[in-house]
This record gives sequence, C-alpha cells and structure tokens, in this order.
Amino acid sequence: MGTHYKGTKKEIGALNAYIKLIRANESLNTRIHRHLSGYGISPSQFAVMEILHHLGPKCQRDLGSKMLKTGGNVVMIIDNLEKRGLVKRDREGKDRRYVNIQLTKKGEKLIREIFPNHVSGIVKEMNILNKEEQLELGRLCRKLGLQEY
Amino acid sequence: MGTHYKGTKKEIGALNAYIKLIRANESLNTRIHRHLSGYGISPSQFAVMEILHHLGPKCQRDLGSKMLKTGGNVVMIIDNLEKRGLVKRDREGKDRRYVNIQLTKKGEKLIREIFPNHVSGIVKEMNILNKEEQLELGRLCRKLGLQEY
DNA sequence: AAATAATAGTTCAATATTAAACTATTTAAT
DNA sequence: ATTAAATAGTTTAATATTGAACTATTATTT
Repeated sequence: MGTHYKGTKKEIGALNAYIKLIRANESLNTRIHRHLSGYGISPSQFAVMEILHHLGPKCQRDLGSKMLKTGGNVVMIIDNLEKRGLVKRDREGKDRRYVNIQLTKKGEKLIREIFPNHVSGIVKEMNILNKEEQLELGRLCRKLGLQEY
Repeated sequence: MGTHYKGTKKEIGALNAYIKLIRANESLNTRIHRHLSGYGISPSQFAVMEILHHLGPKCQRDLGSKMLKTGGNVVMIIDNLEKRGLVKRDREGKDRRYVNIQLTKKGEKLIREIFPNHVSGIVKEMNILNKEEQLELGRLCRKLGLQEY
C-alpha cells in the first residue's frame, strides 16, 4: 500500500492519506451496495429514494446538491425512477421553475423494505472501528469535506 | 450534517461516520480532479497513466484490480487513451491472453507535466489535517478498506 | 415596463461503470 | 491426450456522470 512517488515527507504523507481514503471509500461502497442489485436499483437511485424517504419531497436542485451530483445527472436518475413508478414529478408550485419530486406508494414501500438491509450492511462494515474511532474518522472527514476553494 | 434515520446509537454512529467518509471523498475528488479538465483527460484516464508512470507497464487485469474497476471498464479507458496515442497495447508475451499496456512517449510527457499539479492539489487539500491526523485517517481508512466478506 | 440577470430544469455528446454473455488462450483433471 | 475449468480480454445493454448549450420562468436593473 502507499504511493511510489518520490517527494517530500509532507507530499508523501498527504498522498498516502488520500489514497487510503479513496480506496476505503470505493471498497466500502462496492460491498455496501451489493444487496441493491437484487432489487434492480442502482446506488444513485437508492440515494434519491433515501433522501425523499427521510426528508420528504425535494426539488431536483436540492437532490443534486445533497448528492454532490450535477443537474443533468439528477434528471437522468429521476427519469429512470419515474419510469419504474417509484417517484413522481410535480410542477405545481408558485414558482413554475421548480419540479417537486416525491416517492409514490410503491416507492415508499420499496425503500422501507430495502433500508434496514442497507443500515445493517453499514453497521457490519463500520464495526471494525470502535465508537471512538468512528467519531474520529467522522471528525477528520468532515474537516476535509468542508473545505472550499 | 448526519443522518435523519432513527435507530440505535450503534446504527447512528456507523451511519454518521460512513456518510462523512463518502462526502469527504466525493468533495475532495471533485476539487482534486478539477485541474485535469484543462488537459482533456478524465480522472480514470489519469489514474491509469499514473500507475503506468510509477509502476511501469501493466496488464489490464492488474490495472483494474489497482483501481477497483471491472474488466470491461478498463477496456474502455485503455481504448480512449490509445485513440489519443497516450498508451499502447502489446500482446507479445508468452501467455497470449495478456495485453501489456505501456505509456507512449507522448503519454509519458503528459503525465510528467500533469503530475506535479496533482500532488500540489492533494497536499493543499490534506493540509487542513496535521501530520498525526493524516496518519490516523490513513490507519482508520485502511482498516475499513481491507475488510472482505 | 422593458431589458437584463439569475435560476431550475432539459438535452446532448462524450466518457465511465457495471454485470453478463462471449471469445481466445492456458491450465488442470481424468 | 482429451476434456473440463480457469483466466484475460472483449462486447453489449443499461445506467451514471460531467460539462456545455439550451428553454422556460422568475427576479433585478435601469
């Protein structure tokens, strides 16, 4: 593990931490999303349904900013969820630019069915870290994520 | 920040740490890869070129396993790099199943040009954590990434 | 009020990504 | 040696993802 780049200690330290972060993320995500394939649902589709389930209806812009994805991407994800009858679009607010997205009955039923597996998968994976380590990981990641340039 | 799910403390702790990990990763990656767009090179293409630059020629299977990507995906990435004359395929080993991938002169020149910006971007981002925090982040991430089920 | 800015969403082209079916080659089993 | 199993790579279909150009609507400026 670790970088093969020859640089200053500061550079090597930064690269090693970064590489481990992205590898942990990719490896965890692969395992945690494995159970979704049985439902024919993609990780992005699941992410949208989870937000709608826990936070209620949201416009596409809000969904995109929560998932850190672009507008065009959100259109595609919602299109595919709508085709399967899991969410519906509604453009009836005062401001006609916004499209409100909400789960259908079918979508609500599905996310209630899937979500417990999702949680137990995450718990199982994160369990290799104790409570304090999980808190520390969260603290470090939050510092990194919050930066803006 | 944090989950809105109502569950046990253990569940909430695991979910919060996980969410912060993936958000840090997505947010960091977006910023760190920004400089690539000027070269018309995608993050995946860059990842391949970086591996070939630091470790020498590799077959597609090895590239895939280092990047945690599927075989079909590697084919596509190499196709696009090959079209631009940045890498070349070579199927001349004893075992004719393997395709050896190596940087062309043009590819080598480009990665030498891009890589310093990449390193300085990562250093700049990781700099919000001190040396000890970077080590601790690496340790925690490695534990998470190494799990196998 | 008319012109201009900004905002939400859509479309499009290019690349990424996976999973599954497939081809070609090599290795193992009988 | 022939068959069976494993391995490396390719192809295909579906979804994801971005960035850029575009439409429609609302807010701001003058």
